[in-house]
Amino acid sequence: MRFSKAFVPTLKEAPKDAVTPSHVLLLRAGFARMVGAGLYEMLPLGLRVQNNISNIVREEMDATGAQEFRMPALLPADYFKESGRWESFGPTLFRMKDRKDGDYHLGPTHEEIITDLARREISSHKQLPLNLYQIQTKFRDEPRPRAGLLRCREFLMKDAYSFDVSEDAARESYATMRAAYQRIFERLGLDYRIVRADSGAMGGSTSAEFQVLAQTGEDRIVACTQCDFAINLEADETLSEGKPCPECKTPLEQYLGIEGGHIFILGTHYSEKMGAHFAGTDGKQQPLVMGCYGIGISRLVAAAIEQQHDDQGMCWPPSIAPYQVVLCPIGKDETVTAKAEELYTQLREHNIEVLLDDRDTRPGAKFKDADLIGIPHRIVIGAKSLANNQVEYKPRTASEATLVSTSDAVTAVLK
RNA sequence: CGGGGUGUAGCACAGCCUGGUAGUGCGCAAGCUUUGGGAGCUUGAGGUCGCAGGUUCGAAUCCUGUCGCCCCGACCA
Repeated sequence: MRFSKAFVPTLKEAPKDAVTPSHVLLLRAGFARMVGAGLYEMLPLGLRVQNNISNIVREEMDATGAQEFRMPALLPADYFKESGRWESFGPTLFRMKDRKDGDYHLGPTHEEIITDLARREISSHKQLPLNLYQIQTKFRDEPRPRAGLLRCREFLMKDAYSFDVSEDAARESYATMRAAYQRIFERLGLDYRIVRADSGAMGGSTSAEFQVLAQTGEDRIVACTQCDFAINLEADETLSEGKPCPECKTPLEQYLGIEGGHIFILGTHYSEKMGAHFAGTDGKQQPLVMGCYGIGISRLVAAAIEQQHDDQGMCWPPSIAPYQVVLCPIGKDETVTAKAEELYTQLREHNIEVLLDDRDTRPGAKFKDADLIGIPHRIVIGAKSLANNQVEYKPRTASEATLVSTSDAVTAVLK
């Protein structure tokens, strides 16, 4: 992509309403704009990151045998009325009427809808286990949307639902999802902890949160530095920083986290309430045993920024960066322009996503924007070094650039 | 939903107390000069001062109401 043609409206000053680092940077770097409280436009760079996250999630879900599908976001009220959540969800549910005065709502989560699908379509143990997932916009009329993309009223979520013949089988499905989530969060390049949590209103028996560690996290968690133990302090208020780990006695450390994912075994809560049964090997009807697994995709865009930024801007992990490399030709020297175009072509031939800063602007502005946007690799092409057949290479998080020969520029990025 | 803020150009703000022609910086456009960490000068475009009432000869400014947005708290599968 040529920067001169890209819609990347960067700002020197942050709009005053933005306070949280990710919110400020999303606006300043031209990744997102606000439409209303908890409602954002994802501009091209923001959407590229969000799509990168979605794709990693999709690949790892598919690898477990889960299948992508899609439920409507606009839903008749019948299903939530049947489960009781039409009442219990309260004002958080976006409600509306259709032209025939029927009750409808926008989907905040889809347990009821998929349980209805399951009771219609699953009749035998031979169809199990089954795991279906979707990546879809969810709607919740939060009492207080806040911090940009961290808590929105409309947000992108991956939600998966598993169906099994028994509690034991459900635990296996849960373990599979847990392992898949670990691969997902590893690939996203985020520092995270798997945390025991209060299973809350879902009524589940087993659950874990995937917490992205960040200074601005809303959740207080303590974790062991030696073993895997970690817990949300919401779930156990007797623990705190410095107390011995319940499993290995090492002093616990406290972190702040942003909930990026949550996995549950639901059991037969919804299947019993809604009559989702199947015939077991003995021919007798029994309720499906369910699990559900969420990842807040749009929230992870913000969480990644919260965790990985500095005073100059974003610092994207390469796996989700909007572009891998930014090329900054300096000055109008023809050899510089020609070399920049050559590298631009070369990098793209290696399937590397490149942003060529071909704008007619001073070097300082290019560097500031490159840092702000957080592209992992920067190559500066200047007349002086080019005379020695060299360009400057600098990873976003490095303090100094190094000179590399023009022929090594592509490999510097690749490694 | 309680508490606290805040709405004036795309962004950040001043003006309001003490009513009298709508201001500044950044950004944007054009021109000249510049060119390695957000350049300088000149000229220019851009506003129903959140909205609705009221007071007044006259309201961004005073009064009443209302809406939006932000922060803290409560809430948050």
